[in-house]
Amino acid sequence: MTQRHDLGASFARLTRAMVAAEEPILRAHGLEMWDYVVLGALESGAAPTQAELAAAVRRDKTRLIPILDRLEAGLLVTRTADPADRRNRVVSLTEAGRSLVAACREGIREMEAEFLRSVPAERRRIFVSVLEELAASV
Amino acid sequence: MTQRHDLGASFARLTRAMVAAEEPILRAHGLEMWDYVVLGALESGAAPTQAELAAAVRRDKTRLIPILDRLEAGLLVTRTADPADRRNRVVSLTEAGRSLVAACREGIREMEAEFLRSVPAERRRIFVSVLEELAASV
DNA sequence: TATTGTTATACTCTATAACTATA
DNA sequence: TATAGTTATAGAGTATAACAATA
Repeated sequence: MTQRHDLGASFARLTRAMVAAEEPILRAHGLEMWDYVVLGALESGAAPTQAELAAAVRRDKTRLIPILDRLEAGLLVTRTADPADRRNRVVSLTEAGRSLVAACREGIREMEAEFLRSVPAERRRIFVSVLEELAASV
Repeated sequence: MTQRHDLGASFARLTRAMVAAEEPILRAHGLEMWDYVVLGALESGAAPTQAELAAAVRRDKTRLIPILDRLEAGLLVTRTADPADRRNRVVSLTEAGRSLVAACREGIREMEAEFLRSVPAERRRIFVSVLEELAASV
């Protein structure tokens, strides 16, 4: 661990590369990056409120609104008033939204497999595993 | 490699965490993030032109200028006209700049060691090694 | 005329503050 | 009065275009 770059520099570089590689895949499915992030956050279950959804994707709630407008117009999500408290809007994936995000993820997984291809299997396995661990810890 | 997050999402998350962790260290030394990036790029040798330095840190040349102004005012770098072509401005680290960037890196290395502490040594070694490999490939 | 560095302008992204509707 | 969502405004960050000096 003597002569290497800062972790932050390496992570930043790889983030840019992955974003650039994901963009054409998402665009082919008619999605922007944040659309995909939001759809992905909804996969595990509906968001009880938009504020919680915004927190889950680490964005401001005001910036979520045009994204949801776009997704709703494309019939990928629904916004329904919570009967218990009509101020809340429950955001859910539609079937179309669910299958679209799955298709995007599949394309991205293929791109990632190609990207990692030069790394021997065991090292790759460890790398991905530690990456998940660390990302979950922050 | 079945049930995991996209690489891009994990890298982005870790980038944010590292930037947040580096900022107080740099601030303690009176530097902003981009100051540190530029000083680091100059460590391996003077930049023959500002345009090349801008390309090395992957920023626009116009955005480099206020950074260099600040660093020059702080006596951390010098800008001298290239005698061979007086349009070029050669940017070099001063001794003060060199020792300051070294001090920052030391602080960042300590932070990183703490951050990686929970990962067993062999896995950590492989992770950092693959990370360097991949970052160098993009 | 072309190029380096600089300055000025426009554009995008993000955050903050007002507005509405429900409670 | 307080809160969820929305809209409007302001600020920061970034990119593009014009400018001055040198080749």
